[in-house]
Amino acid sequence: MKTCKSSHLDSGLESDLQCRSGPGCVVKCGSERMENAAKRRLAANARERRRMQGLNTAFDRLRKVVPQWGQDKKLSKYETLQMALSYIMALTRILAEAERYSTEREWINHHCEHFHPESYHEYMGQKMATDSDSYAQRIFSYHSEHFQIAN
DNA sequence: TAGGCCATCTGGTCCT
DNA sequence: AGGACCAGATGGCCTA
Repeated sequence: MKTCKSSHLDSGLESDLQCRSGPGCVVKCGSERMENAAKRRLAANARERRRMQGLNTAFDRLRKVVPQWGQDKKLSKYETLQMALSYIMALTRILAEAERYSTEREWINHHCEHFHPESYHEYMGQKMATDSDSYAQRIFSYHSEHFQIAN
């Protein structure tokens, strides 16, 4: 694990050593203050750790609902965000397309099964293996090696 | 071994 | 004052 760097805890605190109890307690109160500062710093570290863990949990949940195209390797955070962006845009496009179909049922039969979270892996297993006539490839344009940085 | 990715620590800033 | 959020620094792990 990481080494604990404590030099910061010593800096900037000396000017705070005087207290209302008089000069006699400079050392005592000074060390108390430093102790409190150290405690606050540790508490802040713990909060930050929890915050980042929450963020990572959110990334994991996002990974679960975003296509991985049969990649065995876990998507990085950056890749996950890019994939989510492409996925949302693809779904938006599909919804827009739906308006051009005469009946909802016809449209659903034609499209929806391919993008159901539970079915896309199976779908990709069947379709990507043959690498021909891929509906998803037409609709969904994400390729991990071809990111575009959105500005 | 270099480069990518990540976790953690830290200090600064903003908000309540 | 204290918490949330952020970005920079640092070091560990993994892979090509």
